Amino acid sequence: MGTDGDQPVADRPQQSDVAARAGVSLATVDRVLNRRKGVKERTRQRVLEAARELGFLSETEEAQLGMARPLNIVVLLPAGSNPYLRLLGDRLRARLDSAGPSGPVLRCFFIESFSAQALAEALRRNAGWADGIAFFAIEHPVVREAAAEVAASGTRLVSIVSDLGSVPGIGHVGLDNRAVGRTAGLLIGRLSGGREGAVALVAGSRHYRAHSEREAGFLSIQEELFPQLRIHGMREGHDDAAENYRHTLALLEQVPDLVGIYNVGGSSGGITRALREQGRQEVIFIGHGLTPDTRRAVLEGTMDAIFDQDPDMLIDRAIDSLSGPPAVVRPLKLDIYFSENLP
Amino acid sequence: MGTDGDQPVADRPQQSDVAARAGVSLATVDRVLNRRKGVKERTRQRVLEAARELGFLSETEEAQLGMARPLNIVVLLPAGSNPYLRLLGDRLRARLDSAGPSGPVLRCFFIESFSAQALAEALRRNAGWADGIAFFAIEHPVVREAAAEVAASGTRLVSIVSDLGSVPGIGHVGLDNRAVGRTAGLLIGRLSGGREGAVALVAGSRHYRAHSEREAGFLSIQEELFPQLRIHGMREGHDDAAENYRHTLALLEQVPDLVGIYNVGGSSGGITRALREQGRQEVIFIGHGLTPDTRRAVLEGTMDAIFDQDPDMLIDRAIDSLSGPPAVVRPLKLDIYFSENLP
DNA sequence: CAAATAAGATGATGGGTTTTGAGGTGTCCT
DNA sequence: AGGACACCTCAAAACCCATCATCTTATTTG
Repeated sequence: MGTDGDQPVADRPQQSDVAARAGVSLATVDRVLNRRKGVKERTRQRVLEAARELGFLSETEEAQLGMARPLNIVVLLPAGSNPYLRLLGDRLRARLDSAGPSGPVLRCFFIESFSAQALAEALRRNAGWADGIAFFAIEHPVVREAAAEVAASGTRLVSIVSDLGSVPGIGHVGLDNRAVGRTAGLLIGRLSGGREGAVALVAGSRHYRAHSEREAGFLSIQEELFPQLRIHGMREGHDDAAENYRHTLALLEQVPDLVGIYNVGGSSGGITRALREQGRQEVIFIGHGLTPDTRRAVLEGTMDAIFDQDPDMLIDRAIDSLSGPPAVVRPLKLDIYFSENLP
Repeated sequence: MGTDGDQPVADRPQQSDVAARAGVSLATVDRVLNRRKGVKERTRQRVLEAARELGFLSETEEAQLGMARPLNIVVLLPAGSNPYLRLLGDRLRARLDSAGPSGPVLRCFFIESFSAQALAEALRRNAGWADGIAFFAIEHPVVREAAAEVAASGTRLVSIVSDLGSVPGIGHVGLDNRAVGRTAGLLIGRLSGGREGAVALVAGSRHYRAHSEREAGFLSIQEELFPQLRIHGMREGHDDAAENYRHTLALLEQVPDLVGIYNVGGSSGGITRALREQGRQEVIFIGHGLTPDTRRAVLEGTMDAIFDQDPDMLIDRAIDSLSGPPAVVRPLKLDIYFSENLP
């Protein structure tokens, strides 16, 4: 026996080792491992953690035991009537339902629109409580400050759709909005077939970088490629249908040679309504967000194209970003819908 | 014995090696390998795992011992120079590398293009051997017959990109090609800005339903919305760049008032080359497949839009379809790229 | 506000069962 | 002979499961 000296067979760990490492009794380890009830979630995690560190469990078992405690994710969206955002909320709920109990828990709160204060406050309020927060960023020092603070405190953050400039430790999931704006400009220019006239740029809100970037991209390509079109800036519609409606009516009256409209923000419903009512469907109109109203508008010919980012993709990527390590994230893909390729 | 002095020759591993690696005794290894009872599932897996790592077992033995064997998937693509298909092949390889050993094993074979016989034969040859086959379908009775047979024999089948009509038990992953054709028609019509003239439809190959469907969609919308454009059918280019080049040169000569081209199939390189050489970049050109050559063509303005289906998405969905139960599959999303939204 | 109470979480323990390790025997093959 | 291994036995170890006591924590009540 003594001959070969008992090869250092890494004695595999016992439940007692796990118990010791987790600082609990065998009984508790047993309860956890056999899925008996009567264990507080915290101790459960301690035990599971210890078990993993000791290599007591195989990967599959870890998964079965729900090692990865479901992430607690909070999503902060601007309140208001914007249909895309409502759709996003719906998809969040759907995703929550469809994913099993092991999936992340998603909670969605609607924040007073365009209020940096309210957003900053919401960020702070949910920090600590949530594992991660995905938020539609308003670019404002107050928000940036709150975000940096929350990120530093350990809560993971990711901005969605609209980002926050570069704040360290905060991810972003969204389109390349400058390219989006340029694409919109290209399409309007091309669809206008060389006509001269005015193109209106509907600014959603300059509080959102996404909007500013789209705007910048749009302006740059117009200047570059379509000098025959002059830009007619329109006041911010604040993603509100009624406001957009009024502005569009005014626009149609003031600018007789209007060729196209690009709505940088949401709530295109007001614009389509105005175009429809004034019988100006020939005006080229591109807007954002594939929703029932834009869908209808494209089908009836009032809108010419919808630019969209798939909400499900957005949610997936946001969750990934909040779950895993900070990875390099490529911008989302821009989906372009015309009347013929609506899903 | 004394001859070679027992150097650590890469001797076939012994049960004792497996035992050591798994951290269990010989008795337990014996129990697992000889399917005796009294082994906890967890340790069983440990032993099996160790055995595999040491290459102790043959494939058949592993299977018999109930190890979760990764799916064996074969992908059959048309041979030829079509860049999109080559890209697809690359992505398959990438996917194979990135997925761990537990992921499905993907093998890709290139079948003589447009040969129904060759495809049918390949289907039969791989049936039984593979768990599932994804194939670019040629519509032909011979293929349909082979597919039905193979599907009946238990091998799962899914057609990709181009389908096979309705053969029971065969899934499909691809675009809604009629809608795609209509979208192409809409875009060319809209981009032509009401000009009169001819639009050329480049038929890839009528062997592919995908191509016929795109063609049908394109024709239907042209007739419906753009009567000022007359369709000028072009002979099948068989997805071959050289052939497409010759055809396009002839086309440009024959049809002086050419307004647009829609290439239903692949290998748009020949067409862009002809357009470029003849200085006819103003001709509106839409083709399929985001590849380095189409990318370049769009950037330099020879192509106006690329219609694409994301290869990775395609692969994912095909694998899903071959792995899980036959689910309802929505058509893939059509990606449309202009010069400004290239990824 | 403090005490009382209830509900939950953890530890301790023990009996019964399963799993495992150690070793023996016999076979096959070199 | 001797290695590799199949097959078996037996006892120790590890584990499952139920029960009960102890301790914590939140809630109700006086």
